[in-house]
Amino acid sequence: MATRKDVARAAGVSVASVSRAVNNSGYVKKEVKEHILSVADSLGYNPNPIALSLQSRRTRQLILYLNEIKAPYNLQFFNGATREAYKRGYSVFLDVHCDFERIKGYLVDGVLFSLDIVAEKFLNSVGANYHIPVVTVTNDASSALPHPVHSIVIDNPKVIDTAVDYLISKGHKLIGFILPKRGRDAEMRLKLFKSRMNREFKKFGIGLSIDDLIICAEIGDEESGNNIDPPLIFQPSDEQFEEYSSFKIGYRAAEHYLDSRNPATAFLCFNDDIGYGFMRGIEKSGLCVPSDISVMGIDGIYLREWFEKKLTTVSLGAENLGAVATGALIDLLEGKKPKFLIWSSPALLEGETVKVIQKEGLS
Amino acid sequence: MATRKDVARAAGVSVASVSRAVNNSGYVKKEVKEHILSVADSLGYNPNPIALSLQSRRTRQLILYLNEIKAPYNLQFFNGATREAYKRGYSVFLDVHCDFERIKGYLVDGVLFSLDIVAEKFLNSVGANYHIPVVTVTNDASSALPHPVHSIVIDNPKVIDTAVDYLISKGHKLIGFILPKRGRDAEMRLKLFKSRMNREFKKFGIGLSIDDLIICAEIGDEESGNNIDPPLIFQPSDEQFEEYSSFKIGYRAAEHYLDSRNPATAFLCFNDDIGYGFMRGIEKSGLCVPSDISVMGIDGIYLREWFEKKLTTVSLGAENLGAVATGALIDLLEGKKPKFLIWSSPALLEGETVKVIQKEGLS
DNA sequence: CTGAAAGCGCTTACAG
DNA sequence: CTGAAAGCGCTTACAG
Repeated sequence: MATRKDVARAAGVSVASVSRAVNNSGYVKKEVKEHILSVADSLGYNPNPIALSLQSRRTRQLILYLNEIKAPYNLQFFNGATREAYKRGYSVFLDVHCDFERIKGYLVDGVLFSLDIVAEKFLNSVGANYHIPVVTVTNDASSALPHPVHSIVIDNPKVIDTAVDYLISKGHKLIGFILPKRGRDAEMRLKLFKSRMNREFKKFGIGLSIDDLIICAEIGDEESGNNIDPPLIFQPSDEQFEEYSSFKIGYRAAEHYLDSRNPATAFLCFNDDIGYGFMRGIEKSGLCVPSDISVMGIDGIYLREWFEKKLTTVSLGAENLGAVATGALIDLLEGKKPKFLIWSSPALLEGETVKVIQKEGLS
Repeated sequence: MATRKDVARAAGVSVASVSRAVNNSGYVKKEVKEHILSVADSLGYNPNPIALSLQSRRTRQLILYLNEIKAPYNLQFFNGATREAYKRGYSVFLDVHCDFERIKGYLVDGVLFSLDIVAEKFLNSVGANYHIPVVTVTNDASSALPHPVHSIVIDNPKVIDTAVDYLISKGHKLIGFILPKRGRDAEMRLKLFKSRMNREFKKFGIGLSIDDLIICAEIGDEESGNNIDPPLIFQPSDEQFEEYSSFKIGYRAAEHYLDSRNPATAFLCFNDDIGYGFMRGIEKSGLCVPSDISVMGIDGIYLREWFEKKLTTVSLGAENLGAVATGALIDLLEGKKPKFLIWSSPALLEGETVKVIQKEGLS
């Protein structure tokens, strides 16, 4: 590889002039510049990006920590992040190992999280003493991260309302909620759901407790006593949980449902993965979605297009969210003030999994 | 950020000693070393990875060029690549934009391709004058890349034989093949399939031409005259092809099938994505897989677990393949001789999409 | 307009 | 065992 020294020698000028010619900066006589450039070209010279980085103290590389890449939502987030980074001359690289200690050796200018539990884990460990700009997406505006970081808040009240509004507009009153057993995010959405449904139950004069319509599931909760909690963040060593996914939680939820007398006519699921898992479990028993039970998700995963039945869902626009988070981080790095704070564009995507109920058909 | 100079000053030693202490190299008196390390620690000192890279002239970063990340096969390949890289202290970052010119500014030691058409495009453009170690996976041992690179060859004859053996063992004789209209890889598999089936047809005494059992499809081939070929490699600007996928090719193939009098009892599909797209299209018409028609894929994508019906397929072990390719590239970078040349471990994965045919039921 | 020099943060022979 | 010096490949004031 030719260096600027080789070019300088071959062109009979100083290295400083080569720099100026190549960077199109400062003064250098037109003819000299052209000569330098042609020499550089004939030598196949490329400025060494590492040296440039050392000089400028930035690499234009970002890291996105993700707990699970096969989750469609995460993949879409990454896709959006990549796209925005590309536009602005950055690269984002993905880390699913979440071995945070390694960041000290990484050539990155900033850190992205798509989930605040991962961000929190980082900030409570390595991030406590290793300071680097961080942007995270959070489900909860009130969640207090250990260090002040720029966060983009998903407007969950609006998400829940959008979903419930839709189900009600289709005649559903007994609406259930399916969520994983653990996770602050899940609890937060559940809380919003319950407070909304309490109001509806009063309005409709329904005497049931909302709690009777909730299904909480977790992988491995079938063998009582043998309740292993899968880690929320996977390490490469977590071999036994390699196939862990929300999908399986949904499947398990269907088993709970079939064992119960849950009177819901429709279920809102914590996310689409759970929704599809639930549908799989339901249909295995011979029941049919939506004729026997309606299902709705949250996220808007791209796999909807691949499955045999499109899930009705509230899209969070994961790709755009990834792009916006990345844009905010780059703004931060470049000294601009990031624009977005609240991510408030849940969009209802109609599918084939919600039945229209006749008003008089309700008990 | 503290630098080694700060540490040297605070510890009252030279920068050289700090280096030796931190790197555990060369001689430095035990007490001095401990003192230096404790000072470094209290200052929160971390060696600057960019400076280290400039010194060592390597970044331990690899790039994987992929034409489409949402394709499950690619995602699995990436996953495996990441895992192997992690083990060996490298990172691999993903580039789906394939804007090869940018590589000159990237901080990478080597390049990975999961597909030789992408590798070829690289080697014919930027890669022609920009020399950097390259490893690619190829479907064709005889494919001559413009520059000698280390390639890992998928044993396609064995893949095709494994699939055909299986279908024949289930009583199928009239076996068709579904492939995209374009692509050297597809043609190569088709050729292998045809030569194998020709032998079988002779053995069975079947007088048909194999060609009558082949379905070639492409997105957009429904409106005759309006035949836009989607690019094989997507650029960020290819907005109209954003949702392009093999899946849709399979769907289109089903439409062709339904319009035809194709006598096949089973189809081997170029890959699983096409297989699932084909099933979707078939089932939409009211036909049923496998009772009306059997379908088999190639790849072994992880989404098999998510779909309502598990596709019978020949797994290529994409994750392991990604790991092996990455291992080979790292070997190359570290001056070791890479081990693997032929990737020859297709594994039959039984699913629910191939029917067992009675021998007497055949025409 | 151009070049010599100092510097980005680190390493590693080379003297001592 | 330790430090001064040169070097990795580049940039950028500072003189001229």
